[in-house]
Formats: sequence, structure tokens, C-alpha cells
Amino acid sequence: MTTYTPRQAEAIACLREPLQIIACAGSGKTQVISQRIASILAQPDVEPKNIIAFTFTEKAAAELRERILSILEKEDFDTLGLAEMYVGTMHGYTLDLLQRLVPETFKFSVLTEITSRMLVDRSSRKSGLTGCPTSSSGTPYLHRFLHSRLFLQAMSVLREDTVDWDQVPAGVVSAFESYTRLLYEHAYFDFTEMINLAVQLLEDGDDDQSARVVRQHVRNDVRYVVVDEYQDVNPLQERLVRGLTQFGANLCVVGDDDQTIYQWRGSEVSNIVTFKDRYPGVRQVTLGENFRSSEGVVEVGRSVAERIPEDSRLPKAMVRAGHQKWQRGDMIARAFGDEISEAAWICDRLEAMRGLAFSDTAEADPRGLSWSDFAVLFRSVANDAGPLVEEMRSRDIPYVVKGLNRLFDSPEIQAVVGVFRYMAGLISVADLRRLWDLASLLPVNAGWAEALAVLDEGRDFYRGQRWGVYNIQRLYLEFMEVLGLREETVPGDPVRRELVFYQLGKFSQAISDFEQIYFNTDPLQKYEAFAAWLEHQARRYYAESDGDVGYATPDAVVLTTVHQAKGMQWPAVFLPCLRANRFPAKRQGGLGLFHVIPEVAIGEADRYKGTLDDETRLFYVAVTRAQKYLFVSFSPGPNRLYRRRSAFFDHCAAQQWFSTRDNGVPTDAPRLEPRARVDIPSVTLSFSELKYLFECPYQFKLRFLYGFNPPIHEALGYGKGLHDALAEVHKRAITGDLTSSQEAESLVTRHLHTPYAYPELKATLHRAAVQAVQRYLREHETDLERTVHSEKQIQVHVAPGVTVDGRIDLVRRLDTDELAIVDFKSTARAQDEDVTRDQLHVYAVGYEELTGQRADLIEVLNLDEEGKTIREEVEDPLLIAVRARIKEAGDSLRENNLPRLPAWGEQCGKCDLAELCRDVPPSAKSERRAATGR
DNA sequence: TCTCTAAAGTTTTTT
DNA sequence: ACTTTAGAGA
Repeated sequence: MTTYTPRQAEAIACLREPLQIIACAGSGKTQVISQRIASILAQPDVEPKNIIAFTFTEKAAAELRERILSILEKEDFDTLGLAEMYVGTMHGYTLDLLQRLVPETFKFSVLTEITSRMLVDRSSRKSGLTGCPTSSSGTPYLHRFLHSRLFLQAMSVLREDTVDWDQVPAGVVSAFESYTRLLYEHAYFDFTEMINLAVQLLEDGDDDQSARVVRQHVRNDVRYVVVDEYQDVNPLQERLVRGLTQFGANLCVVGDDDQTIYQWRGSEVSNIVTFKDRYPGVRQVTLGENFRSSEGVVEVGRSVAERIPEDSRLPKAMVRAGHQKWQRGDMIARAFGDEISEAAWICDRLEAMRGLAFSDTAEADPRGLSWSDFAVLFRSVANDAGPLVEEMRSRDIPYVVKGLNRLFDSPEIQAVVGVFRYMAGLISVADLRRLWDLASLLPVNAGWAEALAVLDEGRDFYRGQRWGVYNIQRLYLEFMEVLGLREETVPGDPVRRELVFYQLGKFSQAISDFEQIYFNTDPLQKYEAFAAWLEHQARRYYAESDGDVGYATPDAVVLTTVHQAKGMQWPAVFLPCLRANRFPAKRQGGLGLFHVIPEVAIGEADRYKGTLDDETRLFYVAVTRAQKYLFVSFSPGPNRLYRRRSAFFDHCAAQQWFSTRDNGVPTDAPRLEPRARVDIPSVTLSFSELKYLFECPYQFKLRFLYGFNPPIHEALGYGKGLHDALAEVHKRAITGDLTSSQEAESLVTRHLHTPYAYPELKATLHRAAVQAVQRYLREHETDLERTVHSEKQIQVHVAPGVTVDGRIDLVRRLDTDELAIVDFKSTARAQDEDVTRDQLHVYAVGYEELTGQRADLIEVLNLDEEGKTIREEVEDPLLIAVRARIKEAGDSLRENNLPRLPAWGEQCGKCDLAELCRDVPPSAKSERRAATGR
């Protein structure tokens, strides 16, 4: 049983008035939030669906969810309905809210930073980009490609910030209008727009139909809102919080103003600083006890925070409360003459400290420090980490770098990029061959000539075929297939093979991103645009190491940025390269936000500039990551801007806790066998991921770990549209509004979105969808009123760390009064029946966990004319078996044990990626060509 | 202490 | 592509 300090207990027990928890670094914040949510749930009249908990990242959400579940399980709490408690990001919440309650948005899809930029560049006039004026004399208007990033930043700020529209130039206003119009025309949300739309609906009166439904739901169901990392909330997100609590829901915000490090992305510190003045009757609880670090680390952290002017901080004093002891020599500040000796010193230290005895908690037995207990934090990994990486490589110290290697720098990807430079006519066959030899990518018996033939056929743009035929993804996969390039044919050892395939998979992902926007473009232009995009833009966006292959965390020293280290801790932390103009960083030049939107139009515009205070907060975060050992160091950088010491370095060196000389690790210091801290990574699987994992583990690996995507199909969106139309029908049925078959046409018009179809196909699909919906409404006219749930969110916690979540299409009562779980399928080419049955049994397990009710039957209802319906009983042995299979799947995933099927099987015939895995037997070839259109 | 010129340029979540 | 900074020269 966890014991809590009086302050922590006060926060946990405070459930009535608005609560602000000011949580210093290492104060056990997540535990307190989790326990508080458990006490909310313990109240007799509260249901899980009454609770919303916001985190900033998905990772933080997963952690919080796991923590809450473990508390509830320990307290033997009834977890009925728990899937309906929302724990996640604001983006996820608003998207879910809209796509559950506002039928017009069902068909919307989400643009990423990459795809929104492509959209803006592709439609540079319609998006408002090239009509957007600036205040710089050299650049009266923004340019295509060059300024799309800046343009999108301005478009976000206009919605996320408090804007005085009278101060915004008319040209910028009309560019903004063009941009939002373009989004809605294409049924896209960017990351800001989903929150923006939800906020509009929450703030609107009840006269708009959608607003009424959304507000009604919030009024009835939302009773507790918790916001973690409140210091990073921007003004729009603050409005969302306001909107959700406007009908009296309790609000609890948690954060630390000293750890505001994303202000350049819009977070507004004043939200947290003035919270008490903006909400009535706020109870403030300060968690000042730091359980993480030694007194030396805590005191230095406090002194850094005190460099921030008092009037922009909440008053607080962090004190040490943990068991770590400070000893002279634990903290060292050293300056070096050059980068090489600084890197060498860090490596000496790492080697000398490995094996030192260390206790994670007061109770735990000490263990020897291992590689993964050390972190090196940089202000800029991309600019400063080079020399240290070099040194660690030469000494064979295991490490992982986050943010140094760009995917497109590797010779392997340059070889692949060459393929598309060849396609665009920029290089010759000989150049291409040279690139592939240089990357040593060619398999032993590579079919080079055949592969070139594939390219040349693809390059014949005047065959008069439909544009959709010139599919980049298909060409890429076919090129690899014909070349015979598979994971086991990549030259080199298995480690290299895996890495190369991971890179090739990421490239496939990049193609998908591109084709999502450029699918309907004249083929020649499309290939030219792709080559140009690869050359100029793609390289900035795709980092080689941002997804590690597999879920296992290696025992290695972590090299990362301070930003990415937020929320983490290590026994020993190094902060090297503390140079003036780098940390604190100097402001960047160039055309900036204020050339588009004048400073006076934005409240608190300073935060977009990156001030000294912001850098100080970042340094505070860096320092407080250390549990015991902290090493700050300086060496002059390669050019004259970085020759002087950082003020932060001098600050540390002046503190008594630091030694300025290294006397080495004391020879009598206790040592133990190095043993890494064991983290069991938690795995959350969606239904579709689970489906692939059951079907073929290697297919799962190719798709989700490497990132290979099948080519875009022109009819994409048909199944989703049908699905959404029926979802609306059933949701209305629950409220007693039964849809007649005359409405099929308008339902399909609202929900069917087939952006990749050529006009004739579009019309065909529309007709087919209307017929399918009519047929469904006719055949199920009388069932509609027996609809129990539509799109029911479920979640199954299979074992510690293994969760499956997904949605059940429909739950309804049959004439026989039995309860049936229904899943819709819309393609005649239905999946393997075994998998469908497994999947449905997962639904049954989830439904039982959610409602405590047992479903009697599971049904697969095919919406196609000749499609058959599968119906079968829910049986206990199957439920138990499915649970065991999920757990097994989760375990093999964590062990990265994802083998191919032993031989070509029926599933392989339906797998789009089979050729990347093994030879297709001659008997399967013709059938396959028919099925995949190749 | 002022003025001019050359040289340099970060961090990154969100389905 | 433009603003900040260091350092030279006045």
C-alpha cells in the first residue's frame, strides 16, 4: 500500500472544489492523479464515463491508464465500464467526440504536419499560401514550398491563440479563410481544427443541431475533468477545458509552471499562474517534496528556478524528501579545451561508474549501475552530439541516439531516392546502379534488368491509362519484389537486415504520406513532385530512430534532447556542451511568425520568440532529471558563436554542491554486478493490429513495426462510408428516430467519401452504397428499434501491460430476445473465417468487461448483395482460449518474436505484402493477380 | 562606446 | 531568407 504525504492526501481527497495541484519535479504527481481518480470512482454515484483525464502525449496517457488500472486492481475494485473513462490527449478526445456525435464529421480524416504541408503546397493558391502577405519588404507574399511551414504555423496560431482580429492584415485573414475552406472541402482536420471545431460547438448556443447534441452529452455525462501538464495548455485548449466544465463538472489541473518548455508551440504559462484568479473557490495544493533526487540535485534545481523572475512564477520551494544521499564528487562541473576531451571525459566517467551500487528506492536492494542508467542530455542533439557519438562508438559503449540520424542521410535510402530521381528523369541508369552498389543493397541474384523494366514501364506516362494506374507505392513494392529484395536477401548480418528493412518500410510510409495528397495528379507531374519533395522536404521530417524496431528497451546509454527527457529520470545525467548561444539558445533569424501576424495581434506574443526565461526553465528540467549523479560540462564548439561558456554552466560551477575537479570514483565505493532496471513495456493493440498478429506475425511486423503500406486502392473509403451511414442509422434508432429507406440517398451523400476514385468509379460506388443501405434498411426495418449500442468502445486488459481496444459496430437484441454482437463487412473478399471468429470473441470478452453482460451470439453481417451472414454462439471455452491467445501475442510482440508462417498458406494469398516475405508458388500466381490487380 | 561587417542559425506533440 | 552575434575598427 502506498503511503501519502499530508499534501498528497489532501489533493487526493479534494473532490468538490476546483483543484490546482502544483507539482514540483519528482513529487509523485502521476501516482497522486491516479489515486485521486480511483477515489472519484469509489464514490457510489460515479460511473467511469463521467471522468475525463487529459495528458499531453499518448505515452503519458498509457502510463496513467496503466497506473490507474493497477490501483483499481489492487483495491479489488469493480472495473465495469472502465473503457468509457477517457484517458488520453485533447486531440484524441475531441476527434472521438466529433466522430461519435456529429455525423457530418464521420468521414473526416486527420492531416499530420507532413501531409498538411503537402496539401498546402499542392494547392498553393487555393490554400491561401501564395496570397498571404508578409511585412518583410523582400518577400511581399509567401512562396510555395519555401514558406508552407511558416504559413501553417500562422494558421495554427490564428486558431489557438487569443487574437485581436482587427490587427491582422486583411490579406492574412482571407488566406486563413481559404485555408479552412480547403480543409472542409477535402474533409480534413488538421491537429488544431478538431479541437477548434469542438470548442465552437461547446461555446455555441443550443440552436445549432450539432452543438445541441454535443452540449447535451457534456451536460449529462462529464462530471470530472483532470488536466495533466496544465502549464503546456494553449489558449484554445483552455477554452476546451472551460467548455467541458461549463455545466458544473469538477476541474483539477496539475502542473509545474517552472517546467513550461513548449511555449514556442503556444503553451501559455499564464494559464497556470493565474488559474486561481480565473476560477472561483480554487483550492491550491503544492507538492513541493521531491522524492526523486539527492539534496544536491534538488538544491541546484531550486537555485536554477530562482533565476526566473518571481512575478512570472508561482511561489514554491522544492525540498528533498527521497532517500538519495548527496556525496562530494557526485556532481561535477568541468570545462574543457576542445570537444574531443569533453567526449573522452564523459566516456571515462561512464566506464568508471558502471557497477556502482545504487538503490532505486529506500526499500529495494541495491544493484550495480548499468548502461541504461546513464543519460546524456543535449540542447541540440543534431548539432552537438557528433563527437560524443564518435567516441562512444570507438569504445564500444552501447548507446541509443534520439534525433541525430535522419532517415534520408543513410546510403540505403539515398539508393531508393535514386529510383525516383530516375523516374523523374533526373539521373541515368548508370547513376542509379552506382547508388545501389554504394549502399550494398543488391541481393546476390538480383533481377536488376527486370527491375529496371518495371521502372521503365512505370515511366511510360503516355500510355493513356488512368492516372490511378501510375501508383508510386505499387511501383516501389514491385521494384523490390522483382529485384528479389527481402529481409533475408539483404546483404549483411541479421542486425543490418532488420535495420535496412526498417528503413525501407519507413520509406513506404513516406510514399503513403505523399500519395494521400498527390494521388490524383497527372502522372509525370506527380513523379516530378515526388522527387522534388524527397529532395527538399522529406529529409527534415523522417528521423531514422524515432521508432525503435520492436518494443524492447535496450540496455544502452541514452543520448537525447532535454525536451524529450521531460518526465523521465536517470540515476546519472550528463549535460555537456553548455555553450553561450546554444543553451541558452540565441534567437533564430529569417522570415518568422511576426512577419505574417503582427505582434500586437497576439496576446503574450513573446512566448513565440524563445526568451531567456524559457531557456532557464528548460535547464531546470534538465537538472532535475538526475537522481544522484549530475555532470555539467563545457567545451568550445566548432565555430566562433559557441566559444564562450554558458551562463548556466557558470551558475552550476558556483554552487557548493558541485566539484570543479574530477577526483575519480572513490576506490572504496561499493560495487555490484551491473543490472539494468527492468521496464515491462506496455502494449496496446487495436483490433486491426490484433487481426494481423493472429493472421501472420511477420505480416504484422512488416506493417506496424517497419511501416510497409499496401498501394492506395481507388475505391478506398467505400467500406468506411457504408459503415458510417449505418452508424448514424443506429445512433438515431437508439433515440427512437427510425430511418426510412428513402433516406438512403442523403445518408450516402453525407458519409461516402472516396477521394481516390475517378469520376465514373465515384458514381458507381455511390450507386452501390445507396443500394446497400436501402437493402439493409429494408431487411432490418423491424430490428432497428432493438438496437442496444452503436459503435461501443471496449477495452480488454488481458494481462499486466497488455491491452486491446476497439469498437463494436452494433449490439442488438434479436427476435429470440438473445443479445447479439454484430460486425459489418462490406467486401465480398471477406477475411479468413477463423480470424473473424477470433475477433468477434474478443468483442464478446470486451463487451462483458464493459457492461457485465454476456452476449449470446456473434454475427458477421455482409453488406454486399451476395455476401453471407455468419452467426454463432458465444462459448466459454472460446472466450478463455481467445484471452490466452491475446496474451501470447502480446508476449511474443514484446520479445520481438514475429516469425513467418512455416509455409505458403491461404492467408498469404490475401496478403498484399506476401512478395516481400517469400516466393509465390506458381499455383497461387494467377489467382493472386486477379485479387490484387497486378 | 559606437558602428560596421561577416557569419551563423534549436526545441517538436497531436489520429 | 533575415535577424542576431562576435569581433574589428573608429
